[in-house]
Amino acid sequence: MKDNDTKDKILNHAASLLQDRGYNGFSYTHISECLGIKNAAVHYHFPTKSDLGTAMIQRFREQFKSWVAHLETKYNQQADKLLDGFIAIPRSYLNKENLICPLGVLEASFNVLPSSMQKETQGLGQDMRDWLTQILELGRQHHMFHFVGPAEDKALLVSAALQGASFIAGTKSNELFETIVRQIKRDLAIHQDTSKRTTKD
Amino acid sequence: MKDNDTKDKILNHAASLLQDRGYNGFSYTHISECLGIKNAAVHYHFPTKSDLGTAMIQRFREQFKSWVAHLETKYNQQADKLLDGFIAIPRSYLNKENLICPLGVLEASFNVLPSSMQKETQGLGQDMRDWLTQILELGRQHHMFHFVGPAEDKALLVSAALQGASFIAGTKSNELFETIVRQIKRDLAIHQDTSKRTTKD
DNA sequence: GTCTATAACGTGATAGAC
DNA sequence: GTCTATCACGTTATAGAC
Repeated sequence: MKDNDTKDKILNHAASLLQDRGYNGFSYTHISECLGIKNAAVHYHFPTKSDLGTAMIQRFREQFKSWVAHLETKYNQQADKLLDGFIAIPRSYLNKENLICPLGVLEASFNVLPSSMQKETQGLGQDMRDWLTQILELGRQHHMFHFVGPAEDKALLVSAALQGASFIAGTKSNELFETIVRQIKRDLAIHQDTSKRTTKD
Repeated sequence: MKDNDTKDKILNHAASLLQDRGYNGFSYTHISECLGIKNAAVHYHFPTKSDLGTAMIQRFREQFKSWVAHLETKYNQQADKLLDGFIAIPRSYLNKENLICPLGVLEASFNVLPSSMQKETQGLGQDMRDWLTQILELGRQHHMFHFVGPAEDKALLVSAALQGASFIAGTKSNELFETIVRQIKRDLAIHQDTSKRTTKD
């Protein structure tokens, strides 16, 4: 078995555990039991939990970068498709195994993270909000989205809402995530009724 | 010393620890050391951590109820003031001791909570979103707020955004919380420019 | 109402064999 | 690369004295 196979498996299981239970909610033993090895074997690949945690976030950042590259190739300049691609990240976690977006989990226990993990968490958050800012600005310029204020502020709001949506969905029903997504899109729509609309689209 | 004095002190410190470090991030020893007593004394008041946790959330719910009653007396039917009162809850936590809103912390580790805490967490979330729904519907009827779609959906979005805002602020700067609040209010404002506005209000 | 003492367990981590 | 064995520590929790 190649080194990277086990190392990758460890990262995969650790990521699932993190997104399910939080950073303080899983241990090396949890991971090793999933893989049918002993916890000492996990320490061989990642000497400390901080090493493991930092590697996990770095991998999340790489995965995000790849996803962005993929989307930009496939949906060049199509702001609505790009936004859907952004929203697909937390949605796919929720639908696959009821996991919540890693960024949210990490931010939730930010104060108890080792500093190298704090740094990577800040970086991941910045990466995601920066890209969302670009999408929103693009959509506004192309008259696909309507909103007032700086695109940066709107991106901050939307990303905060998606994070919160993951959490709320986890406590009740994944349908609540979709409800919030629908509202985000309604708020971004160009043609807004001035009359009151209290029924669903 | 009356029973309730120590019991209240325990709940106060436990709440701060929870909002700072998450449910799995503090122990009975943390609490007892804050109070200058031994951890066994904490067990006298709350036999298990689940008992303590459940009592904490029940108290959050009572505090929220009181706050709502206070606001409704002071700002009867003034939707904008009531919304400010709602937003003041997470804001005051952030500004006082860099704490995050208890609901968000609890939702973030929902899967590892004892079931009695899960039930209370769901209740607290429902309480808050229900009241926000009322405020938004009232504001729309009084032509103070503009938004499309059901008030319930908009309330879900705003509460998710405020939760996320607390988290993001905790990783960077409390100013980000205010940025998100400004954007929420821009999006609710009646008179929206159709022209692009990229500068701050 | 708080204490000392301690049990029982899980966790992060290391040493050294295979 | 994984194992057994073990350590030091923190945690939840209990028994029983004061």
